[in-house]
Amino acid sequence: MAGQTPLGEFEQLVLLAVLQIGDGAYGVPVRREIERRTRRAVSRGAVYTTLDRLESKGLLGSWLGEPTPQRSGKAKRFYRVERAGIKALKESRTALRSMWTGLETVLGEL
Amino acid sequence: MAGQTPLGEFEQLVLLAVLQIGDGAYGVPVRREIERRTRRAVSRGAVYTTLDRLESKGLLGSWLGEPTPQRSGKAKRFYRVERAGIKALKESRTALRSMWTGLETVLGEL
DNA sequence: AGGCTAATGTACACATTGTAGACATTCAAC
DNA sequence: GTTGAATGTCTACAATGTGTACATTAGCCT
Repeated sequence: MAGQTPLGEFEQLVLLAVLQIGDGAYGVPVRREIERRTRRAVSRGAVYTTLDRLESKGLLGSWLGEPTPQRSGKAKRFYRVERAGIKALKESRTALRSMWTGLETVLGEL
Repeated sequence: MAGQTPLGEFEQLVLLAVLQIGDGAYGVPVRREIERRTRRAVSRGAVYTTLDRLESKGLLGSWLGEPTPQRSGKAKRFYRVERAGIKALKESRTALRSMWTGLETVLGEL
């Protein structure tokens, strides 16, 4: 019915973080962005693994940064969200929105 | 940082469906509500399994319906969302919202 | 009666996601 | 040249997502 498999919860956060960062989105800042905005602890492994998986699914694209990076052993791998990624994000948001419709008020009372 | 483990994507949909339905929320209508609002196919198993897990986590409470159900071999099991469930839902929404902040317009252009 | 179907659940099995921790590499600072 | 910071990769395991098959009882046909 919808586009392939729906995005997982954390996958959404990672895609959104990459969008928020824009140019220069790579592992470290992605992690920081998620922790900063959601106030929740995120391990490095979780971020890298998810970035990888999203790329395999074609929702993210990546490329290596400078061949001679200043402060790291590994060259940074930068990411950007692909069309399919945007689409998936929108679908997730739409689905969640329709489910929430009308509940905001009810929840206030509980 | 946040309350325990975050809600999975489908878990959110199920909790929201139970809220939307209010009284009389049990497997079948929960499934219908999700399919109707999200336009996505959902198997019965997915729904029941998730309802179970959410109950184990204390996010949902349940009880059996009439001992002499009209059109079914099994008595219906009704559900309601517990406080913890509401809390978890709100946290998920808050997290997603902060991640989305400012992106709506950007996405329009892509 | 005997059998078929619908409405519900339950029980499993398995694929996909979520997450943490250990290990590796290189530069900069001491 | 030892140590620490910045980055990634690899790997293992827990939690979530999903589908399929099986079970139960009422009502309907014939």
